[in-house]
Amino acid sequence: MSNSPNIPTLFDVAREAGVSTATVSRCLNEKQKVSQKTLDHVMKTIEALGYTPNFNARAMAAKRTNTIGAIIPTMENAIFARGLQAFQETLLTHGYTLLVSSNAYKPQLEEEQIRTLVARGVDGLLLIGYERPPEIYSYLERRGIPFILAWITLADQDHPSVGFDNCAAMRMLADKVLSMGHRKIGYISGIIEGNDRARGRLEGVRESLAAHGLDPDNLPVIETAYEVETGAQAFEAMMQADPKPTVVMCGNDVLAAGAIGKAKQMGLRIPDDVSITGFDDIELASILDPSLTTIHVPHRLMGGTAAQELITMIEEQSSGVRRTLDVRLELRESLQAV
Amino acid sequence: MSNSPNIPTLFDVAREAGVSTATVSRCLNEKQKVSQKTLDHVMKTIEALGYTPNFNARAMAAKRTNTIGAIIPTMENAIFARGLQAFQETLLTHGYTLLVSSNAYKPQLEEEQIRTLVARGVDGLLLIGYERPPEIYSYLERRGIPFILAWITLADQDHPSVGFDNCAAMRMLADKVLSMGHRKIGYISGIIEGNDRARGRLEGVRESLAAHGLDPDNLPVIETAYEVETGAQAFEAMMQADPKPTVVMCGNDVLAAGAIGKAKQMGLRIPDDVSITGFDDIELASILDPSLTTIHVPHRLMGGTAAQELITMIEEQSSGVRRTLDVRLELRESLQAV
DNA sequence: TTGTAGGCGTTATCAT
DNA sequence: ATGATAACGCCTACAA
Repeated sequence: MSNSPNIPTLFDVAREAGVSTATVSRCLNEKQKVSQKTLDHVMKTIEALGYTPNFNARAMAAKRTNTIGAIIPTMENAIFARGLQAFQETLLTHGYTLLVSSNAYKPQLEEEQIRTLVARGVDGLLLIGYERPPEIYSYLERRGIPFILAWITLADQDHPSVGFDNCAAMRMLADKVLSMGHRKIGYISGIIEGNDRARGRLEGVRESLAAHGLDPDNLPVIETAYEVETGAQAFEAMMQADPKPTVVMCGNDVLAAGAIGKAKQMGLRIPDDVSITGFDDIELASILDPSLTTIHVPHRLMGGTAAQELITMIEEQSSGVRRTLDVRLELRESLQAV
Repeated sequence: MSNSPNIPTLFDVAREAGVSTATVSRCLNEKQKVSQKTLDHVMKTIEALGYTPNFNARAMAAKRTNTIGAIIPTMENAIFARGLQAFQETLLTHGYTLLVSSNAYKPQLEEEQIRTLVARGVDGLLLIGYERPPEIYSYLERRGIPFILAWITLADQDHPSVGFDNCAAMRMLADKVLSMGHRKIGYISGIIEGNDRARGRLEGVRESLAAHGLDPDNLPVIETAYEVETGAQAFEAMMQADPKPTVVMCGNDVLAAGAIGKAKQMGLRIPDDVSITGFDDIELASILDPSLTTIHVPHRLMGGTAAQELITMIEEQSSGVRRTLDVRLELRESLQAV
C-alpha cells in the first residue's frame, strides 16, 4: 500500500469520466443541468474513485457552507444537550450542518469562539442569552452574519430571539410559593455575571416578594456554579441561617438536585421540613425523590424553533423575529404549603 | 451602513500595511521570521482592520486544520457529554478545535458523518466503539487519517483505542450480584445491533452466570433504547414474569433510573422487593433514591486520554496504542443480598 | 448540454 | 527579512 494517501479530486473524476470539471461539479450541485446519461456515468465514476468533495474548497468557491454555528455554556447541562439536539435535527432536515462550541460558562471566551466560527464561514449563528459586549453585535452585523439568541427573550431589546421570559417564569413560581404561605425563602442562584438568564430568575423572585409586600433585599441569596455539588454546599450553608428558610428556591434543577441530596443527608424531610424548587424541568426533575417542583421549559421546541427561524433569516435574507415560548409551572412533591 | 459586508482579507492587510501578503502571513504563523518592527506594524493594522484569517482558505493552503472530529451516539447521555467535554478541553490546550457530530444511535449514519468530517479536513477522528463496517477502517487508513476508538477495548483487535472491557466490567458486577445470593436475574439491555458496548455488557452477565453453573440462555433479556422511559417500560414488563426476578440489572444508568422510577410507581420497595443495578456511574446514579449500585467508568479520564493519544498520533505520526482503563464496582443502596 | 477559465484567501517555495 | 507567485480544490459566469 502506498504510504502517501492519494485523495481523488474533482479533476480526477473529470479526467476519469472524460468530461470537464464543470460537468462533474454540476452533477453534484445542479443535477437538472446535466443529461441523464452523463449524470449516471459521472456518478458511477465518483463512486468508483471514492470521491468526496473537499469542503473547504467548496466553501471558498461558493462562499457558502451550509453550516450553522452554536455557542453554548456547556454540553453537560441537559437543557442545552436537548435543545441543541433538536436544533441539529431541524437543521439537518434543511440540509445544514451544526458546529458546536462550548465555553464552560466563561462568557469572555465567547468573542473568540464567534470569530472562529465566522472564520469558518458559518452561514448563521445561535447564541445563548442576550448579554454580551455590544462590539459583538456590531461585528456580526457588519459582516452580515444572521444570528439568533435563545433561552431568553427580553421586551427591551430587539435582536431576533426565541426563548422565554426568565424573570416572569420565576416570578410565577415565587408567587405560587408565597401563596402557599411561605415567608422565609432562600434562593440559590447560578453565577449572574454574564448570565442574564440567571439574573432574570433572581429578579423574578424579588419582584414577587415586592408584589407581596415583602422586602426583596431581605432575600438570602447564594450565588454558585450550576453543579450538583455546589448546589448541595449552598443548601447546607443556607440552612445554617436562623430562622431557617421554609423553602429553598434554586436557579435550576441541577442546583435543586444537589439541594435535595444534601437535605436528605442532613436528615431533613422534604417537603415536611423544607420545600425545594428548581427551574428547567430536565428529566431528572421527575426522577428525583421527592419529585421536583419546577418551571417547565420546552427546550426541544426552543431548539427546533430557533433552527427554523435562523434558516428563514438566512434563506429569505429576513431580519428575524422575536418569539416567546410559554413555560408552565410543574407542581410536584418537593413543594408543600407551610 | 453599506449593505454589502466588506470583509478584510490578507491582501487588504498587506496593502494597508505596505507589505506583501507573504509577510502578513508570516506575522500570523511564523513570527520569528519577521523583524520586530514590521511585526508590530502589521499586527496593528490587522487589529485596526478587524481582520480574521479565513479558515477555509488556510485549510486549503496548509492542508491542515488543527481540527479534530468526533462522532458520538448522542449528546443527551451524560457519559458522552462528560467524556467529550474532557476531550475538548485537552484538545484546546494543544491548540486543536473539536468538531462533534452525533447520530442518535443510528450507526448507519456514521459512515457519511465520517466522510463529512474528513471532507472538512479534520486532522484526526474520535469514534465510539469498535464495531463498524471494515470499509470504514480501510477508508480511513487509505486516506491516512489518524483515529482512535473510545469507550471500549477489545483484546482481539488492534486499532488504537482507549476504553475499558465492557464485558469484564459487567461480569464483575454480575459476580457480585450472584455472590449476594440472587438467582433470578432479569437484564435490560440497550439496543445491541451496532453497539458493541451493549453487547459486551450482556455477554458479561452471561459469562458470570455460566461461571456460576447457571444457564445463560435462561436469562430474561429485554432490549430497548437507552432512555428513562423505555427503561421504565422494560422494567414493568420484566416484573410480569413468574417467578419475578429478585434483581434487575440494567445496561446503563439511564435505563436503571427508569426502572427505579417505575418500581416505586408500582409500589415496590428497592432493594427489599427487588434490587436494581446500572452501569456508567453518571452523576444521576448517586442522586437517585435509593442510590444506584453501578459500575464506575472514568469518562473524563477517558476523554482526556483519548485526546492525548490522538494528538500524539497526529504529531508524531505514530500508529497509536491501546489503553485499557480501570473501572470499579460502586456498591450503593439499590442492591441488597437476597 | 458541456467546456473554458477566472477567482475564492491562504500558505509555502523560490528568489532577492 | 521580504516579495512574487504558484498551488490548494472547487464553483460559476461566460462561451460554445
